[in-house]
Amino acid sequence: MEIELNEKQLQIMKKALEVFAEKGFDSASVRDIAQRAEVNVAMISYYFGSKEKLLEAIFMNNTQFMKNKIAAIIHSKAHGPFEKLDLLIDTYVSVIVENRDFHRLMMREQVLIKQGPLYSSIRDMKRQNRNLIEVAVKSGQKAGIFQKNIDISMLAATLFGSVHHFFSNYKFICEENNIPEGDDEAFNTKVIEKLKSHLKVMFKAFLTYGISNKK
Amino acid sequence: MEIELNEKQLQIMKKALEVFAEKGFDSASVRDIAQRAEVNVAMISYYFGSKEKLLEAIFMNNTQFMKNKIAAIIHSKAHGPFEKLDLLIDTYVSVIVENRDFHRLMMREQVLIKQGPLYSSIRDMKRQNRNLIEVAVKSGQKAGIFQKNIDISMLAATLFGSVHHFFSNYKFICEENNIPEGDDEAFNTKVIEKLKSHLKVMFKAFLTYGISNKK
DNA sequence: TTGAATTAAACAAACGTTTAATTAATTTTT
DNA sequence: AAAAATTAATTAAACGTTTGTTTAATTCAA
Repeated sequence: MEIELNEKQLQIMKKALEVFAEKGFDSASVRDIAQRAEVNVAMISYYFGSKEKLLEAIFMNNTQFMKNKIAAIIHSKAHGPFEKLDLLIDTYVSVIVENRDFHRLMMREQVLIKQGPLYSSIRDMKRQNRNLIEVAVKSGQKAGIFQKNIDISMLAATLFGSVHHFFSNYKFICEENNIPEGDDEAFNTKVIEKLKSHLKVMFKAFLTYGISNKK
Repeated sequence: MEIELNEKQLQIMKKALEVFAEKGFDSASVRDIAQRAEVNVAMISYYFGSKEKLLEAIFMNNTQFMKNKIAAIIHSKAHGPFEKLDLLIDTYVSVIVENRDFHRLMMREQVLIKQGPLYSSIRDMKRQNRNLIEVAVKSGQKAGIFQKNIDISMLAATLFGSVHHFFSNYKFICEENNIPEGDDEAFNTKVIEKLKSHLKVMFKAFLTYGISNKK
């Protein structure tokens, strides 16, 4: 299933991702992509077959990349349930931040993707993420420090939904926090870091709700 | 600012919203919309000026509707902070459920809307929602039952993000919960109701975190 | 010399919008 | 109240672009 990609193909995919994230798949024209990637329009059909298949290639590439990143957490030897949870939140948020363009594209287009390899790929990634949460929660429940009645789906919705919210509302949040748009560093330190600690605290509060606090 | 709309215009807007939500603004063609609304294509330009302005009309109509719904909460006489919070969550979720198509459309297109009346309209709605949370939280803090250090932006992200997650992942969630797609009743009772109570419990756990529990 | 890479041009299809003609409804005038 | 005049609603067709893709010729590399 591994497909080798030459430099030109990667260049097209990189620029295409930018344009797709910026304008959305449908509004992004192949001529625009070709121009930014500094290749002839015909090269897109030549290498990928079609605009649609170019999108598929980008999806396959990035979902695989993100899956690998997340999978690394599973095999890391985080000690207690709290550490597991913190690591999960930190990693997940960071992965999204590092792949902001792709994340935006995926979130935008996933509603319209109802079948095919793209759907399967996204679904697998979601399952993996969900399982990761489950592992962390169950380890805490076994240790007797997390409460028993936890709906993993709901917890996942809160985690992924909260993170996604900050990117789909990027401009609005920049306005509210007096951050100049495009200043990624300020956004990361002022917003993303706050988000991480918020999620950690909230999850702890929720998961230990009703359990005798031994702080 | 109130614009009177005749029956034909409302018919076009209704069907257009369906198509926009289904295919996205760019992929939805005016011919498709016209066909579903059973009018001639030219009627769209005739009544609204352009496809873009049709979108604007739909946005203005629905944001106003949703704003009014939410505003009603402010003036309701919910008693304690917990009741305020519960009412807020119930109402917000219900409003989204009842305007599913528009919510989907707005979430999808808002990333690309960076200025103009649409942006202002969406921003105002978000501000209003945010303020509503703030009122509920502050009333709890004054009563001494909520902890002091609460970041309203983060709480808003969690509420709106979680809710939105269930609609942008509609198909995935139906699969996981063995709900046939399109069975709105099953989705509402099995998923939406669970979401509501999950949010209520989680918010309570988080907001009272560290406060002596007098349950 | 063979095959891959690259190009400009052409392609048909679909797009949003406009036009000009016709029908329906409303208002004004007789 | 009937007729005439005016405005609004509706239509099919055409408009000019833009779209993704293909073709056929050419350049480049092995």
